[in-house]
Amino acid sequence: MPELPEVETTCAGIRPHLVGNVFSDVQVRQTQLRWAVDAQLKQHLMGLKVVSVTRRAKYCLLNTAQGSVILHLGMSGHLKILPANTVAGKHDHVDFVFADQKMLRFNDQRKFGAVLWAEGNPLSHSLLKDLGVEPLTDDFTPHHLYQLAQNRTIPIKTFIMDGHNVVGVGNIYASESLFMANILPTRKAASLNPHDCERLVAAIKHVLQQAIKQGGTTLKDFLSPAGNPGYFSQSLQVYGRAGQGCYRCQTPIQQLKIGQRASYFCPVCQQ
DNA sequence: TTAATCACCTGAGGGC
DNA sequence: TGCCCTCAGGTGATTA
Repeated sequence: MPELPEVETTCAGIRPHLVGNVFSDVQVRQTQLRWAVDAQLKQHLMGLKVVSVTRRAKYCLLNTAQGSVILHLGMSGHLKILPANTVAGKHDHVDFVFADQKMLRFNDQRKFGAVLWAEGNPLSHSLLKDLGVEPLTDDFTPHHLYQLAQNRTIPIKTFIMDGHNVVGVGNIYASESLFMANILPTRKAASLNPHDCERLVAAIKHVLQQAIKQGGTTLKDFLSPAGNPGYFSQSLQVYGRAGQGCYRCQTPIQQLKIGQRASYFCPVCQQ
């Protein structure tokens, strides 16, 4: 579920409720997530004020003066703002309760997500310090992508999904961006010329921006903190459309496993 | 150093 | 109806 647009939507949804608010309680029901939840999490947070809610890659950061809570939604996680003391359901693993009696609830069916505490600057955390550029900043340029792709023999789809190159591009948006840029997902990264990189960078930025505008993509289980689905799924051009006609040329969309991930493309439009 | 594969967990959906 | 199998949006660790 959560790629960059979904995490951005989630951060925007919880930000107004949390900034300026003070942690008054933390309840951890399930410590065994992707990484074990810090047993001292409550002690770290009690009495601290949230000064900002930011995003780095697919991580949502609750920043305080002492450090940050790093939240990752994995494949099935989501965050909800609820009244404190709302009865917990299945897969409701962590509750952050605030002084105004609101609660941020972390729910994750598959437990691939993470709730971590980072002392000091979260960007120095081992998970975040080696990440690539943010795709929606001016740092993500065609020249940057072209330079990174030199001598890389992996498929371009795998390349743009690697967070060390560019962050936030997951399986859905990788397929969509490559379709928009007319580039076959199986092409080796190093085979892209500067003009290809120009189209691909523009496509990634466009697809992500459109998805954020529409509240992300809901395929199965993504809901914003307010409980709303994302509507970008209605704009998908190739993802999940195997066998159906390409919207441009009517050729059946093909599906292929690339890097063990389902990939969708038009064999005529994409070269 | 790079590329490919594995593992983590749960539930939906299809086939029998 | 129930059992079994496959698959799924992420990503760090391990292996070659």
